[in-house]
Amino acid sequence: MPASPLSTSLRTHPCGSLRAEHTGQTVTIGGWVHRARDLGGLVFLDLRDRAGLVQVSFDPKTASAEVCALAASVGAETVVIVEGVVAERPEAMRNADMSTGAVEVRGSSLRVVGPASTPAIPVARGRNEQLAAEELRLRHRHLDLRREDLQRNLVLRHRLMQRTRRFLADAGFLEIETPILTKPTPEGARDYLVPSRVHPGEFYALPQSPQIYKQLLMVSGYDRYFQIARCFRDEDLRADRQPEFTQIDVEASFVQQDDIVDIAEELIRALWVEGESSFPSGRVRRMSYADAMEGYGIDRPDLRYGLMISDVSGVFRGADFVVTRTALDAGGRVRGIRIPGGAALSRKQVDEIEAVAKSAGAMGLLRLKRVNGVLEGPPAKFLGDGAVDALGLAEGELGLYVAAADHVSHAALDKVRQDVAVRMNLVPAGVNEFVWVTDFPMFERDAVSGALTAMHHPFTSPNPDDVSLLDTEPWKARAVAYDLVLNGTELGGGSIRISDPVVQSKIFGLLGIDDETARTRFGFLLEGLRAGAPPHGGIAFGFDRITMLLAGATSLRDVIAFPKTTAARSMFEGAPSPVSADDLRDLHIKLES
RNA sequence: GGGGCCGUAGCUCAACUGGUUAGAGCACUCGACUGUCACUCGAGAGGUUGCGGGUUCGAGCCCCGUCGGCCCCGCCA
Repeated sequence: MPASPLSTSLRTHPCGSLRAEHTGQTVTIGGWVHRARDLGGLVFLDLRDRAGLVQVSFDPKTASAEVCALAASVGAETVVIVEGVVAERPEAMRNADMSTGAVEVRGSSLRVVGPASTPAIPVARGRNEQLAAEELRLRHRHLDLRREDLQRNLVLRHRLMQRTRRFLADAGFLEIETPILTKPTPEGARDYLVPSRVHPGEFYALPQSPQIYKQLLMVSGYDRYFQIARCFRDEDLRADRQPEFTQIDVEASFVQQDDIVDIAEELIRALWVEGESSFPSGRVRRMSYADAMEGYGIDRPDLRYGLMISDVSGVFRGADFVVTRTALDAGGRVRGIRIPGGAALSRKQVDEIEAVAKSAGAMGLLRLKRVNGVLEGPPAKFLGDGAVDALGLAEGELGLYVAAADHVSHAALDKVRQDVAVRMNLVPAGVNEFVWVTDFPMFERDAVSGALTAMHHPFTSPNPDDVSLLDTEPWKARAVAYDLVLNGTELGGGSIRISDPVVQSKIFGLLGIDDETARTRFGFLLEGLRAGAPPHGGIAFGFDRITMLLAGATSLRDVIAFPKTTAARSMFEGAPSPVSADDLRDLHIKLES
C-alpha cells in the first residue's frame, strides 16, 4: 500500500503531505528548494512540491560533512531528492503557518537532480513583497506556475472539470468530441483561419463554438451530449476574454426550456459546491429580458443590491422644462434611480456619477433630492407641489434621472447603478445572486439600416406565442433563449433550437440570408433538420469565467495555465511567429511586403 | 480601429521644478554564524533608465515616433 498516490520509485511521500503521524518514518522526498537558511553548522531547506512545503534540516551530527556542505550550497528552485527521518519538532520550533509545521525531515542524504539557475522572477516571496510584473510572470510562466496561488487555481480548475464530467455523465449525457478544423462562418465573431495545404486557396476555421455539430448530434439521435470544448474567436481581448477559451457545452433532445434550465441549474449548483462558494437554496429566480432592461437597464442585472430603475415620465409630462420636454416629445422617457441617503452626497461626488452617465452616452443627469420634506435640485422649479411624493422620494433620498430614448437611459442608468452601489457600499460581500434572464428578443435591429441580426444565434427557436409576429413585426418576437447571470456576470446561455426546417428557412430569410447563401453556409444543418430532428436545445457555460469567479481571481489569465496577452500573444513560447518561406509556399500563401 | 495608464539593476521600487558619479530592499557572489523558518551580520558585484529621434548648456524626467504590457470603448451571432 503506497503512502500516497503520488508515491513513486524515486520518492515515498510528497513534501507537503508529511504530518506528525509520519514521525519516526524514514522518507524520501523530492522537491524544489523554496528557501534556504544556512546557520553555519546547521542548514535548513524548505522543500516545495504541489502538495506544499516541508522543512528539511541538515545537522552535522546526523548527516555527513559532504551532505551538509552540499545543502549549504544549493540555490532557490534547485530540484533535490532528500532521504531522512520525519521528526516531531519541539514545541518552540513549530511553525503554525505551515501545514507541515509540526514536523521536519532530518536529512541524511541529498541529491541535486535538477540544478537551477537563479530564477528570473522570485517564486518564494516575503510578506508584503509585490508580485513581479504580469508581463514577466507570463514570460517566465514555468516559474510563475510554481506559485501556490496559481497551483491552487489550476487544481480548482481540474476539480471543476471533473465535477462537470461526473455530473453530466451521471445525468445521461455523452461526452463527444467535435472537430477543431471546421468550416468558416461569416456570421458572428471573426474566425481563426487555418490554410489547407492540400486544397490551395481554401481554409479551415477553428470553431467559435460547436453549435452546429451538437445540433447534428441531436438529429443523429445521441439524445444528450456534452463537451468541455475549446473555442476560438479572433476578437480583441479583455481581462475576462481570451482568444481561445473553454466552454461547458450541453445539448439535449425532447426538451423544453425548463428541462435545460433545471439541469443547468443543478450543474452550476454542483460546481459552486465543489468551489466552496455559496449557492442559495431553492430555485434560481427568473426575470424576463424586458423586466431586466426596465428595472436594471441591462440583460445581466446585478441583484445583490436594489437601486431599481423607475419610470417617472408622468411627473415631468407637461412640465415647462426643455430637457425633459425634448426627450418626451421625441418618444423618450424620464427614468432614474433613488439613492437612500444620497442627499448627503457632495456636488463633486454627484458630478463624478454624472461623468459615468455621460461616458455611457447620456447628456447628463437630472438631480432631485428630498430635504426636510422639500424637493430640491435644478429641475425642482419646473415641477408642481406633489412632485416630491410622485417621484417616490423618501427623506434624504437623491433621485438621479436620465431623460432620453430607452437605449440611452438603459446604458447610462446601468452604469450609474453600478457606480452608486460601489460608492455607497451597497454590494454585500460573499453573497451570490443568481438569476435566469429569459424571453430574449429574437432579433436586434440595426439603428441605421433597420436590418435584423440574431440576438442569440440564427438557430434559436422563436417563442411559439410570437410566431405570428414574424410576418408582421419580427423585431417584437421573443426567442426561447435564456442566460444564467450571477452578480451581474453572464455565466452562460442557451436556447431551444429550431427543429423545423421550414421555420429555419424563414428565420434565415428574416436575417437577410438567401437560400443560396444558407445552403453554402449552413446546408449541412438544414439537411440534418430535414432528415428528422427531435425538439432540442441546450446551453453553454464559460468554464474559464466560472473558474475565475470560484477562484476569486480577477483575470482569466490566473486560471489558464498558458494564457495569451491582450495582444493575443503568448509571451512564454512566443506565438504567433513568422514561418519559413517553404512552409508558406506549401500553403500557397504569399505575404504582402 | 480609438482612449487611458505603465516601462529605471535579475525582482520590487526611489530619484524635488530638467542639474554633481542614477539610489534602497530582496535576489546573486564571497566571508562569519549549530534551531532557523522573510535567519542574522560583514563585504562585493550588478545600469545602453524598453528602443529610435528631437528640444536643451544639460534629459530617467519635456516633445515626436516605435516596441511591449495592463485597463477600457468599439468588436465579441
